[in-house]
Amino acid sequence: MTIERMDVKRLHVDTTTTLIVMEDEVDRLVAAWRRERPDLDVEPLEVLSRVSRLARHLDRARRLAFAEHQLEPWEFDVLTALRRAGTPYQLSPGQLLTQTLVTSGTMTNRIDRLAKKGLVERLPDPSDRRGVLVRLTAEGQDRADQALAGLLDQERAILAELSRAQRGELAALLRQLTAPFDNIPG
Amino acid sequence: MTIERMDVKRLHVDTTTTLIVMEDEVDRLVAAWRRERPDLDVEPLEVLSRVSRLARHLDRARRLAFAEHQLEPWEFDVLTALRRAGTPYQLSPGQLLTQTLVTSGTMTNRIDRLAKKGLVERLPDPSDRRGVLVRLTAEGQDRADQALAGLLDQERAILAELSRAQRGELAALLRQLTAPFDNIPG
DNA sequence: TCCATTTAGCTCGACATCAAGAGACTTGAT
DNA sequence: ATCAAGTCTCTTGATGTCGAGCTAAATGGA
Repeated sequence: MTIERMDVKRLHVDTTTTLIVMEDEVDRLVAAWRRERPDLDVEPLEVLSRVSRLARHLDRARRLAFAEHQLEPWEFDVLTALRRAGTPYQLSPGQLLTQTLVTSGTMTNRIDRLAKKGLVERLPDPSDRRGVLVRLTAEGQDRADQALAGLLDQERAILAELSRAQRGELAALLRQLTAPFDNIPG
Repeated sequence: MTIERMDVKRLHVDTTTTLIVMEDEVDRLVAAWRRERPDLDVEPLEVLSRVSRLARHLDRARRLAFAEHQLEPWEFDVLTALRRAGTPYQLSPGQLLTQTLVTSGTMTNRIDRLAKKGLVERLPDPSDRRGVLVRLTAEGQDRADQALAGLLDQERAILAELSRAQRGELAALLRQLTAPFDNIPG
């Protein structure tokens, strides 16, 4: 089989250099739009559709990685938020809301289920009798630490496609796009 | 207010050049992990957490853009899949499944609701009496076209942070990461 | 001190999704 | 012709999320 029979894309860098790269679904998506809507400039899709699709693939991959540690992605999110908080590994439900971007009803449900599994425990907040503190148990911390290590291994494998320099470049470009969202609260 | 008081990050490119860039949430996330787990190499998060977070921001932004055309994101997905198919803008529910990556129960529900809104119609498949064809109505096509134009405007604004060359670079780097998922079916 | 306002976390009903499986029809082998 | 296996769509039941509203407690001004 020659490379001609694969899904490839030829990038004409200059008159003598042609880079042959693998096509992806977004190349096909963009090609379809250019055929159906030649009047529109669909260039933005080249970047942002790839971001969305890659995120979907990552979600699936992460779900698999976490499954090896009997954790759902949402469980990982909550446990690691507590883990990152540092000793004594406790946050209020309200702080967990803002970190995980879910609503309060959802967080109550999540804490209930994590407490039932013995990964977190609810404590009364000594300084505010309305309040509750959610604390990571020893087992919760172990599970979070193990799942994080597994996740990083998997992500390293995905990123092996790129050189160290390319990863740095990619991170910097993405930071330019995310910074406005993160700093000017949307 | 000086730049010192903002959330910034200093990248020491060489001994005489220091690039000052805006920090984002991932910088803070990575810093927290390095503090709590100095034993781990968390470099992969610099790229992949940014991808996931940016995708989340994009989802929210898209939801807003579509709302101006009274469309939900899922409605846009289905309508544009039909729109990209070209004349006569019809696909089977099965084809729609594979394009939108939802289950058949979900797709039945979506087609029901779109049909009730008059944006698509169900037709019997003339070549297979088990089958159904879903066809875009004239109004469905208009709404899809308008929503796409709105989406592209919004995405262009987000990408204005980058130069044309940077956008090309970013697209190429992302393609390298997505191609394995898209070509070696996961 | 009193009372209105704000804040914290929880409850509950509505809703979209998924997974499993049923029913209708087609395909291909004998 | 017949029948088993495969395909296509829809139905059903369980689950997780959201969002509105509730109660209890803290806050702050008159």
